[in-house]
Amino acid sequence: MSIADQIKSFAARALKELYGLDLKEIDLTVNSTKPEFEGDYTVVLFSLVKQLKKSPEQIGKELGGYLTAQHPTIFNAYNVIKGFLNLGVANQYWINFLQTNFLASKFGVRSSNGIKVIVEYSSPNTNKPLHLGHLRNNFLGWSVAEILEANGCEVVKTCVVNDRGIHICKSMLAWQLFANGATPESTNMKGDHFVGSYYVKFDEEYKKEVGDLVDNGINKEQAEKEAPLMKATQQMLLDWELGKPEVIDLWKKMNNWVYEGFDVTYKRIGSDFDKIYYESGTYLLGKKFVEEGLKKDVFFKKDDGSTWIDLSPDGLDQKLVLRKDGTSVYITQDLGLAEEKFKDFHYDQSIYLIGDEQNYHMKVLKLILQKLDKPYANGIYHLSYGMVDLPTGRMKSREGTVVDADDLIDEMVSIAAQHTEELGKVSGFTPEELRDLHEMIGLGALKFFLLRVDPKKRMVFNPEESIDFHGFTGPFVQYTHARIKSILRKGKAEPTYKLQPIDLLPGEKELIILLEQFPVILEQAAVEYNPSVVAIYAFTVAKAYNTFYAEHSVINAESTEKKQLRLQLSEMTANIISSSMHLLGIKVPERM
RNA sequence: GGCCCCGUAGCUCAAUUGAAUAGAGCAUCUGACUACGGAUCAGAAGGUUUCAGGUUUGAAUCCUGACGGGGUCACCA
Repeated sequence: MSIADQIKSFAARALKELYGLDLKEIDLTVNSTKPEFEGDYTVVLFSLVKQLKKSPEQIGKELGGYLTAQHPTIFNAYNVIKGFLNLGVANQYWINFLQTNFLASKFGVRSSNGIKVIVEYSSPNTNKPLHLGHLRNNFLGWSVAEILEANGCEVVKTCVVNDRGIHICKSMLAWQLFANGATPESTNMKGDHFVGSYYVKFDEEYKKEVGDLVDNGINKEQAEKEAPLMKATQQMLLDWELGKPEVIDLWKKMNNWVYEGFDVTYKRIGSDFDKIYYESGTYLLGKKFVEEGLKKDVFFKKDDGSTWIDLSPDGLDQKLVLRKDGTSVYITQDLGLAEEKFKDFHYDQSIYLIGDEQNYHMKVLKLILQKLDKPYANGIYHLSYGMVDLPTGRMKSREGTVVDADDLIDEMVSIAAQHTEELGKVSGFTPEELRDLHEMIGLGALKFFLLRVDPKKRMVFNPEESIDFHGFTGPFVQYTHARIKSILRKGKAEPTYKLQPIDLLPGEKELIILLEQFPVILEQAAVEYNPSVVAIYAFTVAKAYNTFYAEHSVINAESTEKKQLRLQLSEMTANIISSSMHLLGIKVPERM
């Protein structure tokens, strides 16, 4: 149990002993003590004043006195300031903690809790390459899965590939009309970029057609519908649904180009999936829900034959679930997919990593499944993340402001290479080792940048300024790890060395207190589905180590005792930095 | 327009979910390598938390209103 939790439970027990307060009624806040006050942890007393009808100072004195008397090996001092009881935790407690955990590579990781979670993330369209927004999604999804696993969940990672629909037909048609048989090989392009260029081409040509029609006096709305390219696209979608061989062949061919491109990117950024769903294989599954819903009177038919659900009692609108021609819409497909996933994995919880623009849609999805009494409905959780904006606002493909994922990664890696070369600390690296290191640092900077912000919030990326390598960044944490490893190459903590009671200096103690909090941080990150908690923590630990490092010598410590203590501290710090960064999908180097 | 979200230092982000003097990084300025890695450290400056009310011992946080920004209300996905 963490020291904070121990304090909470000791304090609760003490309050029962002293005042007969029921444990359940006690909702105590225990914080780290602010640096300007004496002590390590603080119990906030204000909430007790009413119940006990005593002044906070008096409660603090009685509680502090009781705790230090009852647990002299844990608490060695206390003081009361206003409504705060500041408790000093004994050095020996911290030293014991360090000694028992400094080599534990799995420190903080919990054993199985029997909860099965499926995390759907990434979920790209096959008509465009990945961009910066997809990167946020990928990094978040992977990291959340990892964090849940470290907290004892059994996690399945999935991806739903949006591989069919009108937008896919657009790039197919444009290729047919304008490519003259060009391929990714013949043009030396990455497959996803190649296909994406035809999607852009379609848009350009389509705009021209619409413009021409408007010039001929047709109103814009009609022109958009009547343009030959649009008509041809719709025909192609029909042909696809009918399974017309030449369309299917083209579709397979182009999608495979895209997958080849995606694979390269996924491999590079470390995204992986236990199961990939293809929309082409699942988009019809939702239809049987419609019958079921009608039977259960959850859905209703309108006169034109379309099927709807009325969610106005829940404060939402009426929502279409099946078109009058019997084809399904987006929400219907998602209903089917939810059931399919449940059949496949019998999850307790299903996390959808999807942008916040779909908040309404996901609310509807969950609500419909609840109304249909699906056993898995309550386990659905929309992990809604904010868009990555430019300083000028949203990225827009029309205006060509979309930040391409591959380009950005290349840029980050090349900046990393440049920095590494300038600093010149990596003599003896083979070319492969160097390349790996540049990837590690470049991607580390990028991932950390995207993960250090609360997922729910929109964030800003400025393409004019490259992502920093100093301060609150991935490379800073990686650097600290490399620095510690460098020290540990010069001296190793002896696992059997028994530390004697010694005083802890401020820099040492601060670091131990932080290290002790790792399990709490890990749990918080899981409860909130929030990797930024881990990122901020990793930075705080790295910063604390660097401060410690500047104040105290490890290798030339003033005594053997201190040297062992600091070696243990260094060892554990490196472990925790490495674990935290791993949870973010970021590797840490031995040297950089 | 209805519903939802957001507004914190010049910029990018925090604030243990209502607690002590609102914290970090970047940028700016000052200082620190013949001690273990300077991608570092120490320090300075930078705030009426958009505004106005309210609740509370206590509000960036909760409530009401205003202003500003975004999302969504498709037989698109």
